[in-house]
Amino acid sequence: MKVLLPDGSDLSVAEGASAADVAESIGPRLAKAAVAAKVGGRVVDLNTPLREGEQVAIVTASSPEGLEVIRHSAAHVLAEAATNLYPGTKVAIGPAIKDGFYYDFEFPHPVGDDDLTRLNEEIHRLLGAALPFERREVSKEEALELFADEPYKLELIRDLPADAVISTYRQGEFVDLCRGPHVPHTGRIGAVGLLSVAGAYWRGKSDNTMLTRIYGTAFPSKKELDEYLERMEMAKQRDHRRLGRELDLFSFHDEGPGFPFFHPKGMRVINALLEYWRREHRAAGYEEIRTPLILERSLWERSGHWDNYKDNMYFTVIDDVDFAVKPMNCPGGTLVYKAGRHSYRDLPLRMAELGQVHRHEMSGVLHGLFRVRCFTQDDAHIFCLPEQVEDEVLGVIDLIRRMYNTFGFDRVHVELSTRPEKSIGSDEMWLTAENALKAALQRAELPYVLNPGDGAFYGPKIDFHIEDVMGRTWQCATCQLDFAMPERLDLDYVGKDDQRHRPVMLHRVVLGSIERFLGIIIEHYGGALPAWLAPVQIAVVPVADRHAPYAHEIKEALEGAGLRAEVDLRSESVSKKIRDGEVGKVPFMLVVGDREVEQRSVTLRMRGKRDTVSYALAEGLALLMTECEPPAVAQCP
RNA sequence: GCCGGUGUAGCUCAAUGGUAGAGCAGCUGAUUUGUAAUCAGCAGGUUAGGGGUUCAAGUCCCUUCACCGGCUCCA
Repeated sequence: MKVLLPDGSDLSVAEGASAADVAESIGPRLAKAAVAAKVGGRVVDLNTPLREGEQVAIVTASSPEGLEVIRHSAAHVLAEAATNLYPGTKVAIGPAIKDGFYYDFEFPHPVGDDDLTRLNEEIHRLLGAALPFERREVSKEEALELFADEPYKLELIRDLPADAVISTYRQGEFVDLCRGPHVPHTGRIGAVGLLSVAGAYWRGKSDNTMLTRIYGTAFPSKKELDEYLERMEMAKQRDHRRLGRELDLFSFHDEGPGFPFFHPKGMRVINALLEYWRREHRAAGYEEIRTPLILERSLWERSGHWDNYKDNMYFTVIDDVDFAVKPMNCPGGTLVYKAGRHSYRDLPLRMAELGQVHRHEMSGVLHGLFRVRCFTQDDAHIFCLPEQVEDEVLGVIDLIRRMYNTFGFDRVHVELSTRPEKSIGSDEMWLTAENALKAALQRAELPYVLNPGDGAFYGPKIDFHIEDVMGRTWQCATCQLDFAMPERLDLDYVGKDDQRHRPVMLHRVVLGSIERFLGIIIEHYGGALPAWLAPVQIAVVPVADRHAPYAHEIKEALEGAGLRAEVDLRSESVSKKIRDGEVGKVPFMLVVGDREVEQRSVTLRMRGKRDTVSYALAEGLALLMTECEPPAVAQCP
């Protein structure tokens, strides 16, 4: 019979031949690298019998599909190792994930990091044994009997339809309920490494038992595995918690878990960031407001926060009245709106607020600046007429994209979330709102993913996910339409008809949380912030004490121009000062000695570069001013 | 909140149940240096807090707190 190859040619093979035979006849090297096959677009076991005229492609371990197959197979081997070493272990599920795989177990006793070594050794023994993976298809009854001792598998089987084709895979002594596909034998998996042990709820529900999850990864070769581990080590060096301490930007203390303390250098970065933020917002037609941190309970009851979020709020009692620390800025923002009367002519009204909010996050979720209990939202509320929504959303999208580009976040994933089951407002309102968001996205020529039913109860929203240099994604910006708040807090404007109408309220953040965004850019830049954000932009290094006056003169000239400069007067060698400047990620260093004093020049060294360039003083200062200039702000349309 | 792990000097780490130590950072002095670490000296600790076992606890047990890896959560 004949089968079709990916290049369009056909190949004659024996009746009942498998993809393994196809690989063999193409070449022994391919046969050795093969881990699975793609038949008619589906990835299947290599030994699946082929039918006449089928399209066949060999999947090797280095392809994305192949990687998934070896990782999923590695998960099975981990499960075999675990049941071998710890009899009585119950197995749950073990899928391949983005960077590897995991398997969830219920162990008869606690299993910790030390056990990873033992499990790793057992896995390597099993890989060396080249155990074949054998697929078997069984009925539901048979499956229930086969996994009688495995409560988690039984639960999965019971949820399958009665006539489902249930497959099992056996390698060595271990049989698992599994859809497949798998590699032909454990020798094809390549290199496996276990990474960490963690807890995870059965089926992801916090009411269920907590299982022990073991994370690992697999690569076609030891070399690729080692490279991966090295990348992880590099990422650890970029951890903003480490860099924040090393660069003296911020700290955390036992006296305030989850509450960051910003040091002078950290505040320099934040202030530079906020200056840029304010210029962008002014240019985009926003006014800035500020509202109190603590407001009366009644406001939170009217806004709906009391009922929905009081478990995450902080409270206090003043003169026998309950107050709450704000977890969001919007109720305060609406009070500013209500302080005046508004005509349709005044709208849209764009009110921005760098609002500090407090949320009592659960203790286990805190993580450096990424998840804190006190943070600053770069919030804004836009009050507008229904027919202005589309233009306003487009304006927000433009602002977000412009600001993200500044940080090199040019790969943005956008999600549009629509009406959830539990929601308020009329069908017509939702339809209009969703269409306005879609139209704005279309006009912005932004591709997006639809998340049906994932919107807030009060309105649909657009979320923006940015991707950093390490390929991780972060949800930062969001733009939400709100029908509820204007209603609940009785906002109005006077229309052309001299009647009172409800304005539409739009919530949006661009950076999300200033604290978290700082953490993201610290890791994104590996601590080497662009010059306009660097806490110290220029370090002036006098060669000897006698050059100090000239060094000071330069520093003062730079500071006079609004730059952040320091003179390193320590009695250390030039080399040492340069080293400290490099370690401290200072973008520019000026070494001044006899030559510079005499010629009234500066010798400039740029961060991370060995070569230096000499400039006349005025020329050097002008260059630094340009280099440290904050990003340009686009003009208001 | 849940599972597992870790808490020793500012940081990175040592110390069989038996006298708490090193490097870096800091301070003092010497040195006056030309592009990634000059030398010497000094100081630095209720071993996270509390309780227990023991002749003796940084080390073993209990507990509280914080942190780390995850899970759930993130309006």
